[in-house]
Amino acid sequence: MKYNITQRGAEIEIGSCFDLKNTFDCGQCFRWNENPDGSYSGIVKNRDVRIFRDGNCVVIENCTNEDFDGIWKKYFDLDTSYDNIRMEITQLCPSLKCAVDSINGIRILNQEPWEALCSFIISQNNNIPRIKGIVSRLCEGFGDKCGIGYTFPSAQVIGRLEADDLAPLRAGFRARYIIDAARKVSDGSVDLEKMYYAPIADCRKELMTIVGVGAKVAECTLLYGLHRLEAFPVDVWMKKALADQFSGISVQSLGRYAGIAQQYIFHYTRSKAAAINS
DNA sequence: GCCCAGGTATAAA
DNA sequence: TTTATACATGGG
Repeated sequence: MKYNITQRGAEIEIGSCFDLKNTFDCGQCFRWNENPDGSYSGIVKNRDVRIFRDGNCVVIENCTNEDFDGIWKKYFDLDTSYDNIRMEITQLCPSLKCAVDSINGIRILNQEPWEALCSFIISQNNNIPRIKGIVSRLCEGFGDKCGIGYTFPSAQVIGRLEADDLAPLRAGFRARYIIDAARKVSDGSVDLEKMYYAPIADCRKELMTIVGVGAKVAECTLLYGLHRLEAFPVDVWMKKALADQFSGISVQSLGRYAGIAQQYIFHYTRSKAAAINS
């Protein structure tokens, strides 16, 4: 991956391997918003940035060399070739080619573990616009000022609150889930840091000790918050119609990219469904 | 108004 | 172990 740090920021020569819309609006994150000009604004850690496409490049505005190495390279997983992953998945399961081709340029973001966990607790039985609203109110209410927005509040800060304190979020029944997660994370009974390397099954089990965290939220946390690309929502996969036309594919045959493969499949089946409805 | 949202806890079969 | 239902809220 080639890049230059210029006056306007980090210019990454990444071609078709990074599609902003498919990456930011696919449901893996809830803190990036599209601007009228097609650029996206978001807050990661305590950095408030704008990012846009310019020809063959993706530009991270006002990005220094230090931030590029320290934050963005990891966040956007720039050392990983998603073209190679797509090829590998296609080789493992040729029948997935249509799914892999259906949404190009999607990258799995390396979000912060607690933010991902909290976001996906909020996401249950919910829709994306509303999830974004609740997350946004959570940050405004309990995060720190950061540029034009707010940082994501820590588990320690949220853990000291009661469910009633979250009433302004209008998160409904999820409020007490958020509090339980925050307390378990901040007192160490759920150790997110360890989940970068611990066996997936163990991580999954530990996450599911949190009230309101089931198989789906656990897998999403692992995939999007800890970058465990092999994490795969087995229960959901088996039960839902998602598997209909790919029912012959075993999780094992997808190898260490099972989680990403499932992304492609999800978007493929969803776009098919949308086509039928229209 | 009505249906539903990349779910999960809970109770009952 | 599997299946049905409630859950808070608001977008479409």
